[in-house]
Amino acid sequence: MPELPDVEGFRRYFARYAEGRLIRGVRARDAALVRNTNGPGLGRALAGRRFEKPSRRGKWLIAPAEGPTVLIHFGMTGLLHWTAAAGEPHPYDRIVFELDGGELRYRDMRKFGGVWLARSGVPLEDVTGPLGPDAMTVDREQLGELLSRRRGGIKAALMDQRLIAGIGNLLSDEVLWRARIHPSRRANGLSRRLLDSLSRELHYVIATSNRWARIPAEPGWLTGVRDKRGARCPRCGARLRRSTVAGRTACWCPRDQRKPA
DNA sequence: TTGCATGTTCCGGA
DNA sequence: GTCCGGAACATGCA
Repeated sequence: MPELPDVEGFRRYFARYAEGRLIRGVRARDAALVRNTNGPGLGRALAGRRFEKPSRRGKWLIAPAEGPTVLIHFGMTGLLHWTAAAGEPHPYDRIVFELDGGELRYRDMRKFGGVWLARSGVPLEDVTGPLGPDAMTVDREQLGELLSRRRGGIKAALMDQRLIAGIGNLLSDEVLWRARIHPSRRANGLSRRLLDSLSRELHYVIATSNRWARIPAEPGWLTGVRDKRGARCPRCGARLRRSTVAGRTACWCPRDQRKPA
């Protein structure tokens, strides 16, 4: 699930249930998902503090706690679950934040994500690695500037977190489909018109998806049909094409998204 | 049983 | 340095 809109949803969820609450302790049910310290270390760093207002950068959820900061990356299958009653955790609840009034649980079936700790004064980029500007705030001019430095494919460029943060496989395909750009076109070869379109569709898709806390699998969206057998373009009805681009399964419309020779 | 899955990282080769 | 493909990570599902 987790691309920018999903993490934006987790940010709101965190703010709703965890912001302002006192942290009593942390249970690392799977210690391996505490990535840069250990369970007890995370607990010691946080106990007695309160979670503050969370933010997001790309696919990272950033939760400061009066000095230290918790950073969560959701990998492929991560999510947050709040419970006011202390019941038996779900088998995939890997890390449990015991808060005043309930528990916030980090759940992750495939365990590609995890929780990191940035101690007071440590730059967050030490944890996240270099990240480009957040995709939600990149304007047309900045987008053109970033892409102009890339000779490789447009899909690979959009998904490179060091260039632009927050875009993954589904989001890149959805945006490129709307902008009618073939996923393996050169990033720095787009016309002004296509760049305008790409920027416009990027912001439309992100703004709309953020409200859903996911890319809507609704009529008129590529994401709604991309994984069906024999899927057709919601716009023109052509049979959609699937193939590996930039290491991921890309989906595009061969009629609307032509690749120049 | 096999292939595939919305993420990142590392490695080798062009 | 750049870019790409492939493998690895862990687990479930069609």
